[in-house]
Amino acid sequence: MPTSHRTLDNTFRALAAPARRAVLERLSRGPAAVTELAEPFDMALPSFMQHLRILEQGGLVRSRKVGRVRTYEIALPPIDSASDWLRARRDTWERRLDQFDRDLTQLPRKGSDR
Amino acid sequence: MPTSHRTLDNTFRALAAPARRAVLERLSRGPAAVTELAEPFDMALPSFMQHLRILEQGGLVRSRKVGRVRTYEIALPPIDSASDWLRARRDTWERRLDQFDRDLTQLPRKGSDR
DNA sequence: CGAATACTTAGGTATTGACATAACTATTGT
DNA sequence: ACAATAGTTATGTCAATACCTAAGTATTCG
Repeated sequence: MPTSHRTLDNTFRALAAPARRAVLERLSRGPAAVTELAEPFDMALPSFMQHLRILEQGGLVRSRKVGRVRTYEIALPPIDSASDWLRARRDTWERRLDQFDRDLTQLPRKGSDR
Repeated sequence: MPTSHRTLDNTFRALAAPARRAVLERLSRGPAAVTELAEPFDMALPSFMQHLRILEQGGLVRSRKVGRVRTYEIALPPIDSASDWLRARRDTWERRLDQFDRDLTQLPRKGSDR
């Protein structure tokens, strides 16, 4: 129970920033080195590399260093678990939602929110 | 471009914590009130409610207050965008990945990592 | 009405996240 | 050998998160 969550945590967390998703989109068009990946971002290199580290911790990318160049690639498995998880919930929810709507419309509906 | 990212940020971020995913799993079995949702967690109520707020910001749940009871339900749209995004990348990546493997096996492979 | 219930708000601490600058190591080009 | 290149490590700042306790507010029950 904890291990499975730990991975999902890191994966979802890695996805929760525009810069990191942008990196993934860039990498989906092919592998690239650090400097190349960093180029579109107005950010110091060390800061940018932190994003790469988070992506790597989330298992979304892998990297190899050859000479002085580290090349990043995409990794699929965590994507699968992440979207499997979403899909699983989604299926149940869909069925439940209209039931809930029915429940609610049977209440006094005092019109109070926030 | 920013709006779409903003939503995905909040959605993915909301998913990046075991407690919050647990709440979603609980809610996928039907709507529930705050106290009921909080019960399994060893956490002060105000702390727990912060998680609910984050889930709500991520658009993953909605709530209505009737009398003194606030009932939470699940919302689907963000789930869809989140898993659509994942699926879109996944498809491209899958195609790209084996290409990358081929590229790499053609390099000197200095066996350095980390 | 007074007590219990179901949240809410306020305020505080500690950890983590997102950046930055400065300085360093390892490789490669000349 | 020396300069340039490609990352990396070490720190530091500031804001946001994740918790907590204490003290409300609004509803409902007896």
